[in-house]
Amino acid sequence: MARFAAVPEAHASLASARQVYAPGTHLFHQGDIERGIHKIVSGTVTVYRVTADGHRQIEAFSGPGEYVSLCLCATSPTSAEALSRVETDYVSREAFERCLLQDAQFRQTVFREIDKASADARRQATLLACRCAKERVADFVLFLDSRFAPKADGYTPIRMSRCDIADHLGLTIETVSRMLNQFKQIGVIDMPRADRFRLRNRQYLNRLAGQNDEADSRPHGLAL
Amino acid sequence: MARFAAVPEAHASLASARQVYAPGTHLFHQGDIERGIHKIVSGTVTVYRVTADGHRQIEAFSGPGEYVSLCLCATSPTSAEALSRVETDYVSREAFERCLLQDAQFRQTVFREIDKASADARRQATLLACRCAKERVADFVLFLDSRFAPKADGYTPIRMSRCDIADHLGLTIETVSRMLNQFKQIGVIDMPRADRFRLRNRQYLNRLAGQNDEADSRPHGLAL
DNA sequence: CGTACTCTTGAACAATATCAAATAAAGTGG
DNA sequence: CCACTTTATTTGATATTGTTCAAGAGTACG
Repeated sequence: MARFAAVPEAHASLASARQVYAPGTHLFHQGDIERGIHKIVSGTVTVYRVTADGHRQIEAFSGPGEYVSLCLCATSPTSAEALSRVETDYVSREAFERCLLQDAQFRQTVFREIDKASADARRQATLLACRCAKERVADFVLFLDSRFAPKADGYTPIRMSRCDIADHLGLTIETVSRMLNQFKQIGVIDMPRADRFRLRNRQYLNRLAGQNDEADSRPHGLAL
Repeated sequence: MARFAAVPEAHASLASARQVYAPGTHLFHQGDIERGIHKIVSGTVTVYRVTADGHRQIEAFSGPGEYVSLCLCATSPTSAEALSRVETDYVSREAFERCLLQDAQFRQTVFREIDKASADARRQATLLACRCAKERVADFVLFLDSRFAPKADGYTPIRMSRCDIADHLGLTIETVSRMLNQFKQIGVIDMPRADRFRLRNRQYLNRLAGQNDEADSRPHGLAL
């Protein structure tokens, strides 16, 4: 968990500063103006928005290597909260825009990242539009399995609360809990505690989630 | 179905060709490789994907001035079908990529369009995650009202079928029909036929749809 | 230990889907 | 232009899914 600083930056013209956030603290808030860009070095960040009627929608659980809510509009459409201790490389808005103009390689990276964010959002929309509760939770379990390395005990940690999961999948905490425990019941996952699990039947979940979608997205060597 | 050539282009380096599609024909299909870029000149295009289990999700109803399913991956994640007679300016993949490298202004435009597509997808995900059937349909009616000019008789045409609407909103045709007729019943819309309507109480729909979200997105003069 | 959470579980309820007609609109061939 | 067929939409009845409400069971923390 502990990380050491070091490693300046790939892009010479991009002056970034390492920042550290304690669990539960915010990297930025919805509506912040001229906010800069965070790239996660370690830890997990919850990216969410709150709608006018008070619903919280979690758009993503972002991890190391990912940009947090990367978009062109300077005013943040989302809030970002550290789920664990989080380190980021932070670039001010000004430096970000300057670099976007000057550094072709950086521009390309950002371009692709935004494209990826767009694809992710569409994938999420499809999940919400076409899949039932069990399928959504199956998809989420597979996401956790692929993104979070198992700990020493062999179990993958579930760092977010049931409420976080529910707000991400468009369900209630009760439904999320029921589906997870149903998977546990039938032996698809091994979940000795609410905050960790291990896959026992990946194929079953794959079949539910329909892992086949979005098989394309070849990045192709566009130099920009 | 028939095609005519003609009409050069705003960007000198971007050689586009005018294309025409008859209602019901496809501009391209999901999985097409190295597909080029369409910008709609006139008409309406349905952008959709079909999931592994056969569900169709309509991602967008795009109109004049919009790019159709603009993204960086060369292999199309979606299909696009003309809902009416459609004219587009088409650019081959090759020309598109060349232009992206050479023309800074074009690059900026594409950059912003992809960012916008991303924001739209997130908005759709929020709609699907947080709103009930009535609210989704209210939102859709407002969308129709804002995007499709009323005809000579003062009524806004509903060009898509109930099935198209359902597949866009993650509902069934019966539910869409019921909600629309409920709005008609209580005098919120005037819908003499299934394929046209007129708003009678916009405020009611605004309140349902929560039109307040996404009030930001100031484009700000980034030159790229 | 005891207090405060979060998670789980059960039961009743509500929203939406599904199934089944009925109606309306749009084509089609005479 | 008129019957007839076909398709889309509306409406009703019922089933299902997921939510809501209400306890109960773990777990964390002082």
